[in-house]
Amino acid sequence: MTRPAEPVRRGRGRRPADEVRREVLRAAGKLLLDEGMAAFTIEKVAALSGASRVTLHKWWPSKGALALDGYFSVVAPIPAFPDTGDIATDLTTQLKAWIRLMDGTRAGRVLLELLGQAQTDPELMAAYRERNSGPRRRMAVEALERARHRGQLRGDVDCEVVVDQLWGACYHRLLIPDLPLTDEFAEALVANLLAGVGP
Amino acid sequence: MTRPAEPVRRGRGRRPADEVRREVLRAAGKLLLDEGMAAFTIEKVAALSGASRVTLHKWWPSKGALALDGYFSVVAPIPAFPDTGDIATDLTTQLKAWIRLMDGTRAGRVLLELLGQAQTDPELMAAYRERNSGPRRRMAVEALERARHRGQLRGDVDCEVVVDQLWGACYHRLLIPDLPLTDEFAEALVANLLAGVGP
Amino acid sequence: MTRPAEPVRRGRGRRPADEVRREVLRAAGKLLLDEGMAAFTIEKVAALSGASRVTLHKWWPSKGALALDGYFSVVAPIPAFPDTGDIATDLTTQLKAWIRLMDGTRAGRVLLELLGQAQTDPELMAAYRERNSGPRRRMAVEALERARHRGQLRGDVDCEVVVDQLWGACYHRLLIPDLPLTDEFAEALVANLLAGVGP
Amino acid sequence: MTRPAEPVRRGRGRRPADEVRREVLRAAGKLLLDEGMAAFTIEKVAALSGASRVTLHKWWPSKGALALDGYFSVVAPIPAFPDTGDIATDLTTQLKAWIRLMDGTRAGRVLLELLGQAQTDPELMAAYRERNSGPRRRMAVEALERARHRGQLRGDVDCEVVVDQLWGACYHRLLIPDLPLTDEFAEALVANLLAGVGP
DNA sequence: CTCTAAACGAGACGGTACGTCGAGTCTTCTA
DNA sequence: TAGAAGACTCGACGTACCGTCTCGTTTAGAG
Repeated sequence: MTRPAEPVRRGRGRRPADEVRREVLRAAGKLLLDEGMAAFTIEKVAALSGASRVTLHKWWPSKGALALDGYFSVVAPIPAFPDTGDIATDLTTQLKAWIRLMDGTRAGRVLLELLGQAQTDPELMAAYRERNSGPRRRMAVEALERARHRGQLRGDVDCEVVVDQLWGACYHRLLIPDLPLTDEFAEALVANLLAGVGP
Repeated sequence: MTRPAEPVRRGRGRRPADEVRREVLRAAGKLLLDEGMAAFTIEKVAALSGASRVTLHKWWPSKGALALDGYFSVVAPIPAFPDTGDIATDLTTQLKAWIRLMDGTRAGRVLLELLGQAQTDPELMAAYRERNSGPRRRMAVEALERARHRGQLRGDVDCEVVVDQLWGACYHRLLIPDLPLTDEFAEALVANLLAGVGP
Repeated sequence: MTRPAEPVRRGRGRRPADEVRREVLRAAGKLLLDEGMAAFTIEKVAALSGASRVTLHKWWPSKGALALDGYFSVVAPIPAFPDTGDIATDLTTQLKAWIRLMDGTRAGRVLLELLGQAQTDPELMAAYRERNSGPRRRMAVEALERARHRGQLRGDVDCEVVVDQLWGACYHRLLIPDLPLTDEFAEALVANLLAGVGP
Repeated sequence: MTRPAEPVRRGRGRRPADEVRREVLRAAGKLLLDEGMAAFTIEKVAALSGASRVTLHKWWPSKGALALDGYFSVVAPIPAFPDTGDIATDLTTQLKAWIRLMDGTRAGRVLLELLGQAQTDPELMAAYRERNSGPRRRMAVEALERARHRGQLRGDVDCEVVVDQLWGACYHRLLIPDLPLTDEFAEALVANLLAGVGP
């Protein structure tokens, strides 16, 4: 049994740079998942990791950058998009998995908090897009375009828009929790969009 | 010509409560629109409005609450939903207007920053939902249900989901600016959803 | 029996300004006398006094200013010059007393360290002159001028120069301890100067 | 035309020890005269000289030691005491020259700052005495003793005390600039002491 | 019309965090 | 193998903002 947040103390001289980096990222990720972005502090990361504040400032330009790096050092990478040949199934599967991640785990909540901070922190926004939203969007768009070539979508459809109408809808319910985010919601999203809601 | 951010100085004694409130809200709103949420500080609002920090803490429980109150004291109220009888037209009109507000004005940017802060501030989130997203969603849902009763939407459609697939898609592009937010985007959203993107 | 360096903890709100000032000065003086100017730190004074660093920065513009204020809050004020009617006696008495203070006590050592710091800190120098060297010089000069009027010194003597040749000589041995500072030294200073060292 | 404080960059490997020493001292002296002791930093000396901080720490035990070494590598050595046969003339000449050095040049100011630092740095004090005050005092004492043997001073005079009453008086006015340091002051010092100030 | 209670401002204070600087230490690499 | 490069910890500094507290003042409302 290890004590959870024991502040590390250590001698002065140099340590291997990436050993330090690794410990800092672990500490940052842990702090983020344990206490959320509101309580995430450079000072606490330093204390937890045994690194000095100066070192953190050296390697990470801002609090947001450190948080995001810490996040991705602790959380599993983005899973590949399934491809069963049926776009409706694949979209529903992927949406449900994503919902489970975002709505059901600490990591999901934290990711939304990071996105929130990114609204007032351009560097964090850039990093968020590059490391999270970008790849996800790309994978979804590619799957949709494959489906279009297979004739499962109309030829004139803008797949980027479709992504916004699926994942954006989920983001909506995550960021503004007026309504719950369920599997049925995911299914309705896909159904609405493929068949249309018109008469 | 008045100097823009002149710090107010005033005598000591008691002043009418709502005069104080009014001036504080004006100052808060102005500061918010001028410098954004990142630079929004209780201290600055106090200095700008001539009120004391204690008074602000008394009337507003948190920075977020004050910011949101200030925001709505300065920004125009939510406009009513048009009703021409054609739901496609009405949705497109309303979406375009909203896009113009959110993507084209300082106020829109600030609202997104507030939503961002709300991810780590439950009170702010509650206020945001009550004063902004809630009414908007309600109005859109009502318009959609009217359309459904008119037979312009299928009878089994969940209008709440449709709202997510329209406004949520826009929020998506606002909060994660991977792609631009254009009038064509609004039109595509409505078209996709009404006619479906399937073959 | 009071524990010596117990760090004080206290609630948040305001305390009477001069209560804080008093405690800070006591702590500063104590720290100065206990550990000397080299170990004198704003941080330590804050911890020792229970005040916050911010408060110290508010009231004292620099470390030197705080140190000097702390010094004089702990050390006895400058004693008056004796006046027996015989200038030789009075000078010797006063010099010996001063030597005893400067060379025999912690306070004297500290005062020299302050003067040392003042060589690279103009504000500290100004304060030192105003609160220590100035009054001492003035009192000595006045005693000498009284003696001149009594005919105990030649009429054309510049008393300021005489002060430098007495106290300055002592400062010399204090600041550059090549040779010891004894009562005989004080007597020799007065004798040399009154009778001359020429043949 | 060379820029004055250009930081040197150089490859990694070893360089001859005394080449390093020489460059370090030059850089230290230059920095000291250019910016004074308050801005004198091991870090800056390293950057300026192209040596590593470790090397500096290896050769010089403290900042003060480095500063003093740097000082004497740049400033002219102590001039010999004149000996015209007339002690009054020689003393006055020497005092005036010293005053000109100490009060009129950057080097003099820096020397006083070093003496100031020496009040809280015993190693620096030891070095200062050995390399500056000691030789000066010795030369002056020897000149005075020659004069005493020539009969120009009374036989029972302690020449060390006389030195304190001349140079110490000047130090007094240098270290505590209450009054200016002029040629007339130097003349008065000698006159007072040789003829006495008594009636 | 007076008196009092409530609210306000001014200002100060402790606390947390930030970003920076310089010192001293340690390791790795190079000439 | 001595020196350089570079990274790291540590202690301290000065600043910003927060939330709290006291004090003196002013006004609204009760008597």
